[in-house]
Amino acid sequence: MQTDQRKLTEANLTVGYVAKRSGVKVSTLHFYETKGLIRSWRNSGNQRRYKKDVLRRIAVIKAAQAMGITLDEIKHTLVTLPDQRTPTQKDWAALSKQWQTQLDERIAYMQRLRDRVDGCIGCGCLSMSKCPIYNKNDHLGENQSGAVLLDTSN
Amino acid sequence: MQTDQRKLTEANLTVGYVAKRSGVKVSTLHFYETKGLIRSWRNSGNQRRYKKDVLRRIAVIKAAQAMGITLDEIKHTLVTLPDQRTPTQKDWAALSKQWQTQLDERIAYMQRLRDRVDGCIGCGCLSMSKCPIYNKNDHLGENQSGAVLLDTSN
DNA sequence: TTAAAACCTCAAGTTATATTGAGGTCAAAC
DNA sequence: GTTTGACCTCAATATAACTTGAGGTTTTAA
Repeated sequence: MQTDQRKLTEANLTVGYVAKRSGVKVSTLHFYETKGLIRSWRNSGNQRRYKKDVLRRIAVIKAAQAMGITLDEIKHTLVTLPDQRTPTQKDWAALSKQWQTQLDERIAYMQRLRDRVDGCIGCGCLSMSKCPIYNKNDHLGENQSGAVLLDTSN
Repeated sequence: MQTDQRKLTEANLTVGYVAKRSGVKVSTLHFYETKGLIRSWRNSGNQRRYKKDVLRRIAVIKAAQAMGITLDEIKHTLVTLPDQRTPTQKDWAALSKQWQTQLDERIAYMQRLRDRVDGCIGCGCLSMSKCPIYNKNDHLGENQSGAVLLDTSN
């Protein structure tokens, strides 16, 4: 029965089909594979074949990217998925939990930005050391240079 | 008096000084100049000199980048600043207004993501056509391919 | 006055995230 | 059975946003 179950649940999807269903290009699937984000096996003629769950994997990758998570980070999270069996709903939920925090931080930062940007850009306070815009604690923006006070009085 | 005022307010900042005060590298200042984001004039020895307001300009560029705005978009917004006179506080405020909307949208999208990502990734709904993750109306993520329903039932 | 520090230009390199193309093979339909 | 579409690999190109380096000039300070 385990065998029958597998026959039913693990389709042999071609790369073209996966591309069409997921909305990403074939070349992107190749690319993701070289990056270790998805997997396939080959048929007798060396063509890629995929399990059905690759579709969800791709959807998750896209969702994570939309959250601003890099492919490298996504990869690190995806490897926490079970290797031997097809991931369950619980597995996926655990994944999303890992990203939830990042997303919360990102939103909080955006809100700080929004709350301050108006006054901040408009007023004279736009300083590298004091302005909340520069005092973020997440990965958005790469200003980790020793903050310097801008004297923007003019 | 107008002349005196200008003498006082328009310093002749060197590129090294601007770099140090703004926290960006000299090469970045060169780069921004080629991109039309900042301006300078040259002294007799062909070295760049800047007006003081370049510091605020750079701070604004950095803030906008942190909001996820590209240099191209930033440039388009910056050209709305007055060309002949040094921008006033009002000018800067008008700028930030333009970005406020984008930022609001971005936050809203992030929140939709946060509200749904848990259930969405965990459950079976993660579909390209129905999932709120894919039905965003801002520039985050580039999935404008004709959305396709993913059958992720497994 | 001379040596070091700061500056100049221009080309090439870097990282992330893909996309495109060339040249060739495999599979499905008529 | 042959043609057409799908697939293969590998190298090159694309874009954004910078950075690095080489080779040469200007400014500053002792």
